[in-house]
Amino acid sequence: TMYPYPSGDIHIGHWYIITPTDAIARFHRMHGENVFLPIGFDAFGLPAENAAIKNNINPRDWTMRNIDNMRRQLRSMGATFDWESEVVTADPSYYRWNQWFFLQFLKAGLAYRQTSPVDWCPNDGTLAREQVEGEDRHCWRCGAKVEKRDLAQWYLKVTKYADELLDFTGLDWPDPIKTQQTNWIGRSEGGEIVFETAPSAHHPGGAELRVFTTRPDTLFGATFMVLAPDHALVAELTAPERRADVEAYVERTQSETEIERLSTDREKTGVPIGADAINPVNGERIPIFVADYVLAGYGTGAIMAVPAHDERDYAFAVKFGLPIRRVVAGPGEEDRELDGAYIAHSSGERLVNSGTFSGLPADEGAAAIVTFLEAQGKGKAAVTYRLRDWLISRQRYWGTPIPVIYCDRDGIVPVPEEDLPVRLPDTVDYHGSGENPLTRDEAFLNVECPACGGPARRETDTMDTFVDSSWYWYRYLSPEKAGGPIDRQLVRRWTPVDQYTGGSEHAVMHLLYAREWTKMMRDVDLLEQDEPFKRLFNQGQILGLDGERMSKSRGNTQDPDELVGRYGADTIRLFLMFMGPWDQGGPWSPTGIGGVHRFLNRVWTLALDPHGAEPGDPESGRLPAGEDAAAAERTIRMAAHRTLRVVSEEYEGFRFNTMVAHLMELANALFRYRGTEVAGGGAAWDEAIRLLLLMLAPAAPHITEELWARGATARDTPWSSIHTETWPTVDPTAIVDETREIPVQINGKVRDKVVVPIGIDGEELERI
RNA sequence: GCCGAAGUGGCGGAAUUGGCAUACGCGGCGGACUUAAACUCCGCUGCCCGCAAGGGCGUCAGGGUUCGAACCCCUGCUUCGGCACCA
Repeated sequence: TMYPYPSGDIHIGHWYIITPTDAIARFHRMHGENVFLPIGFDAFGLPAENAAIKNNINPRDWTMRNIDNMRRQLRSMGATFDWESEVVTADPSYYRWNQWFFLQFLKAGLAYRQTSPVDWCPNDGTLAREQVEGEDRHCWRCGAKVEKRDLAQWYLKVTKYADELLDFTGLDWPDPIKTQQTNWIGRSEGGEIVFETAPSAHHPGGAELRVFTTRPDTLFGATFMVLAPDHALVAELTAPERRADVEAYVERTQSETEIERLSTDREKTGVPIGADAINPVNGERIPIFVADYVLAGYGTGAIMAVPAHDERDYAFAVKFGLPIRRVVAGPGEEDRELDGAYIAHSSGERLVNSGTFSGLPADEGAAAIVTFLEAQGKGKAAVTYRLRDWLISRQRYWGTPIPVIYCDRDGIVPVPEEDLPVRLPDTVDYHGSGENPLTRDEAFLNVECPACGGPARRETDTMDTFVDSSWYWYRYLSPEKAGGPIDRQLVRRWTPVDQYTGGSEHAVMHLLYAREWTKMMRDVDLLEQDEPFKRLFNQGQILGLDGERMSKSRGNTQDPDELVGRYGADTIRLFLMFMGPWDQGGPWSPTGIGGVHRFLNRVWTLALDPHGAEPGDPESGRLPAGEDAAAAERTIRMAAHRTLRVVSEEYEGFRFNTMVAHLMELANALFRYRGTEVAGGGAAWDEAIRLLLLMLAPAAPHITEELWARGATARDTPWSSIHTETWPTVDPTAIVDETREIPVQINGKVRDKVVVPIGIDGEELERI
């Protein structure tokens, strides 16, 4: 299961995630499998720093104290974690390998430093693209508005894996996650087309302007061109008389926050730069604009605008009075007036107004135009992705220091491997602000250049904490290993992870980074596998009563310690599994805990007091009417073995809510025979109790162990743990009935029911 | 706007290669036990008509396919999650 962030207190949501995971592990152990169920702590990150600033302590002390408390709480729930394999990412014995990996990636050209406009949160500094959320572009952590800043930052070259990441072959992952990742990677096929600038008074012309389009078939409909405000050629191409306007526009778009840009309701803005481009397919001159609806970071940062067939271009053309020329039309539509961009793709569309290409079906036309351009050296088929390289620099203290040194003479110098780890200083002085204290820690900053021995300065940025979580499951296998990050032998044997569980909120963050990191490790020859997690299950999330995510700051958390004190861990475990499908989650409500608690009490009664009678039930202690002892035993055996069959499948398929329901049904069925001659000592009864306890053991480990032990004592047999028992097998002879009730439907409505012998053929059944 | 998931009693939810709708639990009602209460146990509990037997309606809405639809198809509505001018 995904390791937790040590926020200090475990709330009921953690239990919701972890309890079924433990039940799964126990279930598989009972099948004789060698199960590894590790846990660790995602111990770097911002909350520790905020708490440290507030209380004037070291983030390490805050974090380690929290981890201690969480260890205690996790143990109280009876989860069978392998504590000897625990990983704490803030420990130098872990994060030194983040640094080591970074150096390997640097050598392999998978890590690089670049200055470019980056997403910047006023509280958290730089963010990866995945960490900017929502229409208003806020920080995933603190919710503050994210701005753009030009900064030199470290990146991992994950775009290299774009196509490979789209391939989920062999992965048993939920479709929504695969869809989200696929959309995030955003592969678009189309063409790159080279326009040239036209000669003019201020410019000789001939400069190449590349555009990317998914619709090469609409090339004849391009009536203007748009550059992103920060496109490299804007300054060069702008006519002198347009310069003031263009510069003012560019400046405005850069100073405006995204919020302000969006507040104008996406009304298109832009200005002409006083230059033209030449359409390579027909030599037509079209005017060039700058407009902020074209993004510098996608494609080539420039587009050919085809207002007849693109909504945004249409809006822009209408606003600026630019020509709109239809070049694709369905049958009989050629002359119809356009009242908006025509995009719908019906069959039978053909190119019109497209020179020699007119008359071709649209898809053939696109291919023909690309082929034509290719022959002229004016274009080619091209693929573009939305995925960006992973920006890992963070202006934070509480993270892994990036192991490079800046020297005036030698430039960027990697820290030699033998000098790792670059340790975080133990004493930290925030001066009461959120600014990275490493930037003014002279002892940390000043260092000898490893190349020339002269004075140099350390990098003060630390790594995104998602780096920590991108390989921790490999480290679980050898957390103490000193000579390298992983034990390849063990990694080969135990990974990829057979079953991973965690929330879907990590769809395009952790779950994508982990795949990318695995592929990078493979490419620097550290792994022989392509994917980290074979099977993934997304549990839902428990929300507060207010429907919001549970968090201390919202004050809507439910403390599990109190519930455990009142009902015991098993009741809470079972209740969380019984609430509903595990992938669904939902608002927390303790309503119904009593029902689960009663169920466990009934199991207790069945196991320890089978001969007792119910004063409240006049039928208590008597066999059901018309049933003799032999029939009763058959009924009991059938109930137990049928339950076993379905419960086994439900554990396997993570359908814990119905699993608990079926165990309740069995307990109810047995209760009807309590106090009768077949209860307590009868072979069928004793077997049923045994099966009930075994089936319940993975979910409610404490009470079943106790009842198992008492049973052994009562029979005067030596004690052994229920948790070392083997999962029972279904007796096929126990579950076959001699008759079966069949509903009789007339016109689909049930009109009668008949009891027929099992095994008759269809003809006989129809006759009856 | 685009992508994805989902709409079933008073509530959480069962039922999927299309075949007894509402399993299991909560809540509610009635009863047993008790001097009494709590605990526990037993029974009833979708809506409407009917004394009853029984009948009609019913899985977001409206159509369709089928002997038969919660389930498949079409149209629409609502809720939740993700994305956000991606050319």
